[in-house]
Amino acid sequence: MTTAGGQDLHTLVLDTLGLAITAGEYPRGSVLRTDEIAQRFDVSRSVVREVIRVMESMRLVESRRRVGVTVRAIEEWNVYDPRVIRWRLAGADRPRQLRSLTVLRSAVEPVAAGLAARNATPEQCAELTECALGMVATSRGHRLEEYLRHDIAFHRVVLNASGNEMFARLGDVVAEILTGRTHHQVMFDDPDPAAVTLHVQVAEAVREGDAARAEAITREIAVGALAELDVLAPDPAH
Amino acid sequence: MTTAGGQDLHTLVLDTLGLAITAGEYPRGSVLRTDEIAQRFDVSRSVVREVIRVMESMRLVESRRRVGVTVRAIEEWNVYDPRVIRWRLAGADRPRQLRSLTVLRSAVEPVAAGLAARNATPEQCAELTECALGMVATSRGHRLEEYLRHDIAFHRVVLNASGNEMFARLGDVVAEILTGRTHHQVMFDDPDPAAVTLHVQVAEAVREGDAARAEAITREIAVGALAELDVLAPDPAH
DNA sequence: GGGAACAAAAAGTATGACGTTTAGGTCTCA
DNA sequence: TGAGACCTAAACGTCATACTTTTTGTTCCC
Repeated sequence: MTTAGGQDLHTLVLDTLGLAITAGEYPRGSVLRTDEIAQRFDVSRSVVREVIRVMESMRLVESRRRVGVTVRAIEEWNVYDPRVIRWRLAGADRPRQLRSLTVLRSAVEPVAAGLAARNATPEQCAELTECALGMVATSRGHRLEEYLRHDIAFHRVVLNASGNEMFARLGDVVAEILTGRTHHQVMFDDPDPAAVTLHVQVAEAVREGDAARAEAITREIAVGALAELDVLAPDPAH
Repeated sequence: MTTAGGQDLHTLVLDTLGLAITAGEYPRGSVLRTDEIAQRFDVSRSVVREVIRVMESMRLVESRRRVGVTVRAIEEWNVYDPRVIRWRLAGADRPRQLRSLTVLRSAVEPVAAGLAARNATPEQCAELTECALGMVATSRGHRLEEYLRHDIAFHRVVLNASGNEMFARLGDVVAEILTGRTHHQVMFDDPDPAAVTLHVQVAEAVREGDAARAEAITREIAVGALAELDVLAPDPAH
């Protein structure tokens, strides 16, 4: 059993159990007992109870008297919880999760870019241009890690500049996706030059306040990301 | 002080504190002490600790030794947590929250409708048509409550039929928004006939597998929702 | 066979003790 | 005077234990 490291006992137990549950190690309806968990991890019931309460708030499990802690159906999980996302991306569910999130991205980012074109501050425009230039500068010569950093920063700025807090909070999700793409997939060569150009153009459109163009070009980026995913991890539904 | 009702002590304390914090009653950086809370609610420290842990997992607060439990900046909150959404919709933050969520809807639902046209099962198509017909049937004669029920069901089916779990999980959010619109705004008259027609057309497009049309029409619905919001609660940023 | 009383199981709550971290004051020494 | 080492106390973190409450399954009686 892989045991996630943690600063304190609470985090340790939570990460281990969360990882196991999201990985499907305990199928829906499985029953855990607090005493058992306490024994297994050699921690007090207090710690276990707090962990259970948190997992309950993520809707991963449901605690009922006289029956124990039962694992909920996946449809009930709070799939937007950053921890749940992280666990699923780290486990067997990774491909499925990556697809869901990329589709979400493809819906959100174009709209966010359009809003950014309307709402971005001069500072944000400058930052965006800087990110785009950084991407250009590192797009050749196998500097994938540096490129990734600029890519993440770029999308984060767009989401923040949209002025919508729900969009802004997806910055971490996008970062996860991009990181995953760079690290978990075969990427011997440099990033797609067309994609780099599109990013530069989005920065332009935002700077010029051209919402329609910013949205349209971002939609192209999204389409590219989806296509890439289809090549590397075909949708099982088709 | 308004104190939310709860099945057990944990829920009671959590709801009360969560509501207070999201309402801005404790500004960023405020410090709570577990002992104080225990006294104030007359509950044991165990209960308070579990509540704190859950609020910590929502990133509403941060607990540090020798300091206490400090309220985080709003930018750090897990704004996708259903409880956080509910609290904010119930409190002073309502207008702002409603706008964020509606914008999110406007980004997500069109894409979801497009996917639904591709992935919906015959049962889901039937259900969708039924909802649309229900909306038509209750669109006149001040039957707002019935209309609302069908409206919610309609959007839920679309989100589910998209086959994307991230979209599906937004069903509750949409339900909240629609309910809020019906209950918290002046609605003497019947719903907009044009909107009703659009819903019928979306059902059609999905049934026929016409993804582009389903997406386009849903986008129209979204535009309408945003416009409505602009009239009733103008964006303070402009 | 059905329903009511009962017993046990497991979570929920309360309490007290101790460990651990750390902000913040104090003291020393250059 | 000021900078750094040291100490103290405050608040959370963890543990152990006892007790309460709810719920389920069983048994017993009609």
